[in-house]
Amino acid sequence: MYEVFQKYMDSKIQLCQEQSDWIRSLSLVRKLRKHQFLLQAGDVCKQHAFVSKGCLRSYSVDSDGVEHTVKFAVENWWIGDRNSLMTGEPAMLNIDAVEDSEVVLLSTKNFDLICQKIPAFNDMVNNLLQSAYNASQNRILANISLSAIEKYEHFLQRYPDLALRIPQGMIASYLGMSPETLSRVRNQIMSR
Amino acid sequence: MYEVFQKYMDSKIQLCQEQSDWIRSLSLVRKLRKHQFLLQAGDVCKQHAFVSKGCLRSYSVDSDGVEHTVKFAVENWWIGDRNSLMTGEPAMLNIDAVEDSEVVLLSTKNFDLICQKIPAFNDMVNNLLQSAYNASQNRILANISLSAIEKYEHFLQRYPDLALRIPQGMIASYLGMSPETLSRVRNQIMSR
DNA sequence: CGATTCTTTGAAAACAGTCAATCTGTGTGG
DNA sequence: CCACACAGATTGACTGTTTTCAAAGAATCG
Repeated sequence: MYEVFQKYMDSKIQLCQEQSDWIRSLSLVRKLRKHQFLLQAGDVCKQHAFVSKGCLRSYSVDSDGVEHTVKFAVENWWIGDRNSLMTGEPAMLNIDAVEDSEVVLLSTKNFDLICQKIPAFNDMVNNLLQSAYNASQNRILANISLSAIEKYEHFLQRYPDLALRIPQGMIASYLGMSPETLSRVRNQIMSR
Repeated sequence: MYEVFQKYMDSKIQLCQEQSDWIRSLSLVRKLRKHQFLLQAGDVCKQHAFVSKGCLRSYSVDSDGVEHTVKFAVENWWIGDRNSLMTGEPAMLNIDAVEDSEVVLLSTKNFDLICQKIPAFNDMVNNLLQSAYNASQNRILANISLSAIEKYEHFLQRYPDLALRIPQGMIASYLGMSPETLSRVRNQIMSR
């Protein structure tokens, strides 16, 4: 399933054969079973993961054992604990597979190396970061300004595909509400 | 007050005199009175602003006329509507001065030019973006997992300085609660 | 000082969370 | 292939938190 990553790269930047091969040689493809961890809180996150198939999520677990979903990543998304990646400190997030999945892994070292050697790759990464930051700001705005029902509608609008493949409980934890509240919100939307 | 910006740059990257002078020649210093707009929703955001003195905020106004604060920026922070900057579309955010302030402005065009000509500057910008993104993720986590009182304590811990200089109502709108709730939360914290 | 804006406080209403029970669908092992 | 167990989703009753509205009390600015 490396082809998915290949295709993704080709759609974003122009690479000569040599560069493509080089990146491929630094990459690692890994299959993940549903529920399998890619990263556990406490460990240091040492790789960037590109999702070529399936769906992963990152989340933290609070002192009451409740999970709070920070992010979902389906095909063609990147995921990792950027805090841990950047600082080298233990991750506070868990990352696991929502479905049977497949990822392309690049170690921090190799990732940075590629950024350094291939400016186009570096630009791509920074564009991604830019977009991710914008999306993040939008999510914050939604979080501080919308009611439960509006949050869910906003989510549906933004990620109609995710709503279909991700268990409701996880969506609730992403939106910052209890599973029961989300259930009632959906009910409310249906009956009108 | 350009010196503040100069000092900031010197602390982050190494520039030769020529480069420093060049950047200065592309910069614009502007004073802002309290409440004065730097950007109004509907206009296109065409400049990056570095705060050399005072405090600005970005916020959106919802259909009920309620303000929701996306970000505060005090000395040595950057602010702008990145969405509008990137796409060239009209801004959805307002940016105005919380106190009498002073900013160093760089037009998108010049900013991009500097990024292009001075790799160190580009790296600095990307590091900033990285940090901003991380902070943003942390804020989201706080938003979806904490109660009103915990959110305020979290804010105090993170930005003890801001709590002192920014009106409570604005902090409430940043935290996603009503001014009344914040007032009661503070009361609760005092009395223990 | 007087006017305006910001903050506090109180009471009632709306909203979301919790707990417990039931329902649904899925997958497993007999 | 069925029966059962299990996890996820729904529902109801209740509790607790947050919002809303209104009024009074500070603080700030001209």
